[in-house]
Amino acid sequence: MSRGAGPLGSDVMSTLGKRFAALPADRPPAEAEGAVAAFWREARIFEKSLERTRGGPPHVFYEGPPTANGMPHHGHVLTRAIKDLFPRYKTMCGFHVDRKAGWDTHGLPVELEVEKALGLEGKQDIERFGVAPFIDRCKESVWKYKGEWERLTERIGFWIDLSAPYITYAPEYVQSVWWALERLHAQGLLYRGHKILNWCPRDMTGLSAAEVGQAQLEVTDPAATVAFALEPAAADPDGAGGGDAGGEPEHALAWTTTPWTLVSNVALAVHPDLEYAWVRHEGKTYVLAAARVAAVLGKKAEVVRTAPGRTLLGRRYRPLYEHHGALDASAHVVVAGDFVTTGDGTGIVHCAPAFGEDDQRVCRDAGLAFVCLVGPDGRFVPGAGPFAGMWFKDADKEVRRDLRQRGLLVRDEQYVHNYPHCWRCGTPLLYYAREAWFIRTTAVKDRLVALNQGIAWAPEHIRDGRFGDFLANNKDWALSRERYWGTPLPIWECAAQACDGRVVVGSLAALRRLNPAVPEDLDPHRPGIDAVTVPCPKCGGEARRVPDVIDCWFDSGAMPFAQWGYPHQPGSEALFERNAQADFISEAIDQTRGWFYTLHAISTLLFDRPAFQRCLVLGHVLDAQGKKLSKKDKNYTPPAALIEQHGADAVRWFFYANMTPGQGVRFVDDAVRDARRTFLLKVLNVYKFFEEYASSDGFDPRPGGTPRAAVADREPLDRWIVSELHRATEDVRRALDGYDFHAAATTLEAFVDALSNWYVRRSRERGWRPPAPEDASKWAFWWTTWEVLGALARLLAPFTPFLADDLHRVLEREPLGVGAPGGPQESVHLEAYPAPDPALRDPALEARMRLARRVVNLGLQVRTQARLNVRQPLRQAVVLLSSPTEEEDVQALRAVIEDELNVKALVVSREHDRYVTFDVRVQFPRLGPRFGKRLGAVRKALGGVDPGALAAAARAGRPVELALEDGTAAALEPDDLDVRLAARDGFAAAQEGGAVVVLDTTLDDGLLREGLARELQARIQGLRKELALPFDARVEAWVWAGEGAAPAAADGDLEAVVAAHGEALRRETLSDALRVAPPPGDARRTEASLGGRDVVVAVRVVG
RNA sequence: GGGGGUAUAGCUCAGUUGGUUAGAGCGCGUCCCUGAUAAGGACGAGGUCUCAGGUUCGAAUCCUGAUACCCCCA
Repeated sequence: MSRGAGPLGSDVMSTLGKRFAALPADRPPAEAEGAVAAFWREARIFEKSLERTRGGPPHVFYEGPPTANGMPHHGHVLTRAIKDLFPRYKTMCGFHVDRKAGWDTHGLPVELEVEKALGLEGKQDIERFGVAPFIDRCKESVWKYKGEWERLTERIGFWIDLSAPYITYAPEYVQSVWWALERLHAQGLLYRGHKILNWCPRDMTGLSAAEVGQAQLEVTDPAATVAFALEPAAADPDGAGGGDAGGEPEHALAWTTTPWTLVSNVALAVHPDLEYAWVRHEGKTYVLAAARVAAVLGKKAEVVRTAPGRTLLGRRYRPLYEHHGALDASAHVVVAGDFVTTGDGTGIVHCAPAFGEDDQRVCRDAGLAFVCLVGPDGRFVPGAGPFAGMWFKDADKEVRRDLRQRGLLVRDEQYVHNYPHCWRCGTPLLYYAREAWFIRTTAVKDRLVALNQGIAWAPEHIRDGRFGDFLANNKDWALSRERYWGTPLPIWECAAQACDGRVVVGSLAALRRLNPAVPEDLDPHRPGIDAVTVPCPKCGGEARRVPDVIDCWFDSGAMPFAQWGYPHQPGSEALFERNAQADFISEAIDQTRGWFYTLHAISTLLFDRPAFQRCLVLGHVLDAQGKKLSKKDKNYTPPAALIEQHGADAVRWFFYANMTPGQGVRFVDDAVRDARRTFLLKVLNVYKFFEEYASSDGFDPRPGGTPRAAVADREPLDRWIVSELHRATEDVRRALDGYDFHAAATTLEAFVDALSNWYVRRSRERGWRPPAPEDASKWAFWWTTWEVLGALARLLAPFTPFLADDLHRVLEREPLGVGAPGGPQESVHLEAYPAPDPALRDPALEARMRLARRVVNLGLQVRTQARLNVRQPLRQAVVLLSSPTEEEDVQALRAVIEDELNVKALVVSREHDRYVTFDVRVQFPRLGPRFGKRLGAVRKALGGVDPGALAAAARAGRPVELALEDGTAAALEPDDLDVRLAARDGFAAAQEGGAVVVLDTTLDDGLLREGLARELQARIQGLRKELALPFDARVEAWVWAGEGAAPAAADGDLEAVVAAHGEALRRETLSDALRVAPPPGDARRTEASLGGRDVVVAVRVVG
């Protein structure tokens, strides 16, 4: 058993020139990973992985550009971990995966950041400061955290080409975007309309959704219910439809919390399918949703009749105010609005197209006039009669007073709700219509929907859920922004009032053709571009650029072609053609309406094909309480610190093993530590065992080194782990091919557990014994371990690239050297991903080992229940099984089970009647489809038969004939039955399904002595360890249970124990002497209660 | 208000396409330090799979409704 080298290590271990280098588990991960990163950098491994696959089939990956003017957080680490995994995997599978980095650089957040830094507040301040220097500051600000991003990218091992990234503000990129806009214009898809913005009338600027979200204040506003006098229905001139006989008009009731907008009213909206009621109330006839009558007018209101909303459509009404003058289209008519509900209000919604998105859409769709009596400064325009010059909020009061006097204010209440305010100045915002440029995406809505069906989404529900719904409700893309830092809208319009001449340019070259004075190196941004004029194509006058910039989301959605500067840059056609459609993209779920949409929309508009075929949508990373990570709340450890502490591999593995697509994960720092502990350290420890003992045995994997037996000629345990390896390989590949990283990680965890806690543990004895050339079992063990670890390194390479490459280095690169034909590559990332070999699979052996492990677990369960320490040997374990196959399986592995359970003999018993009772059920998956409704009868018939007889028949392989109550018969094969065993009372037994393990717990003197001997041995070894003795130190030992009467039990009889097992004890503990006597005072001692007596064990070094 | 998602052990989460004894990690309890690993190992306790209906021979899984929470949009 022992190699005679002592308990604390091998004497050969200290030998210099070990073949396998150490990978100490306690080395700081940051240090180990840093060394690997340095190797990648110096040896240009990433570049080589691209060169190596140059001729391979392309696998196209698009990098969604991050913005580098904010610090990266865990969410970015997650996406980068995922975005690295699949390209690495595909590369190892022979695909060529170009990975071009990108930076998103334009947009309002950048401007706000710069405003803050410069102490500016709003657009007037920017104009005063100067647009040109402001833009310069924006350009700088964009790169504020670029270093952090690059460091993080490299640190977590995200392989992407940072040396030639696409940058959305680069002139080539901007011109690609211009090209796209010019194409859209040529297709007639670019138009000017009104967009409702959140508008701050004090700062005279629109606010982004994010800004609006920052200041939702609870305020009390008036809630007015207003009566609109309906004209008699045209098709119903007699008023038979409920019109008042006395000529008193019907009044439609509308409800609003913004009475000031009533002055600009254009329409009333009803839901066509809702039921509306005509109600007599205080001498008048009101119309409102039937469901709201009681709430608005009280229970006494008298309903005259009801009709669906569609009967109201087209009814005209008298405007409350006519300050708008002559209109260019009709107005003051009832229209259909699908947004109308009966949750509050009257079910009739007053629409002022200048002040609400629904209002604006409904009026535009109905072809109604556009009325806006409030200026961008929040004051009523001069023509607004008594309200002219009035601050919009002040008009709430005046309008109500006026309507009350006119008898049109039916109810006037206070309403508490959240209303957006300007986060800068606190002014209540207006929803306010501004002129804006749109892309008519609704023209291709059907194509957007149809092409989306071909995209493989993970999770699937995104396709028809969040994303599909968004497409189905597609609205035209409001493209322009009245801002400074963005891709300038390349539209020039004639300055002459009467002329509608317009030109859209697709490049600077095109611009120069129109105006040769434009310098070749003109930066295409504001303000330089604003100064450029071109001749009007219609009248030849001066055309000036529309001063807006565009939505920066258009920039990122244009990246499939703009990243190459397509079509202007030389060679960009070929590059774009090769990368025209991404095989794979992945970002977090907030991109459904962001990047995912803009990619899809632009690709559909320009090329009528999807931009990506597969999209992996990730959930958000949340803190321990499920809250969003927020810089302000400091509710997360900065990623860099966490990676420094636990290593990038651990962080990556945490995500792969704990995240499922589309779901948020609660991120707790300790979970990263656990990921390292439960997975990475297990791998490292398996290697450590190999490294120490295989090195000292002189194992040599080089050709001509240690002789290598074919796997088929190795022992079952070896063949088993190889079979498990190939099963895992197959499962991992299948999972990764389906982009299911979580399933792949779970498979690998199970495999590493099998390797560490069964294969290596069961094989340790082979590793410990002294090397001998003829010891085939030992060498098969080292070969198997070496092969399996090498394959594991390759399997892990895409997941934990640092650890994997270190393993590859110490297992293969250093021992074998690089360059030999068939030899290892210099990095695991240049190797091919392992392929499963069916010839090395042995499913029967896998099943057999599973059963053996189950039997062992059952045996350990019995020991725990019976309070029988594993160190105490037992005479026998009896196993009862439900099938002959299982009996054979257990017989084949009985030695393993005996050893694990520390029993002298394992008996496969057929005395079922003695030990067990049976519970026989049907195998539902087999019989369900066969019998369907009759299954109940089958079960009933089965219940009438003696379970013991059924089990016996099943064991013997005999079919069972059952007479069913409906008169038919059923024949059940053994496989149709689910035979379960339960131990009879009175045995120390455990059971699970078809297996029962019974332990013989009777102990005789011999067993007790042997158990005590092992206890003593453990105590002596413990003392050696306490004394920190060198591994080869010789000792003498004492055991003593005091003077006095002879011990009552055999296990207390130390003399007898030493007589029987003393030699083995001395050998195992390197003791020159083992005495049953009181120990001397200078010996290290410990006391233990063994066999019912207090025993002193002591050790002293010899010499 | 509309849409989407989620609900499984004390906590964080899996659950293989509907198969009858629901899993893992953490935490908890008991035990185990003799040679890779105590930042470990073994065993155990812990569940009305949110609730109520329905479909089915059979439901954590499919359908309907309710409740709670989260996200997006308004």
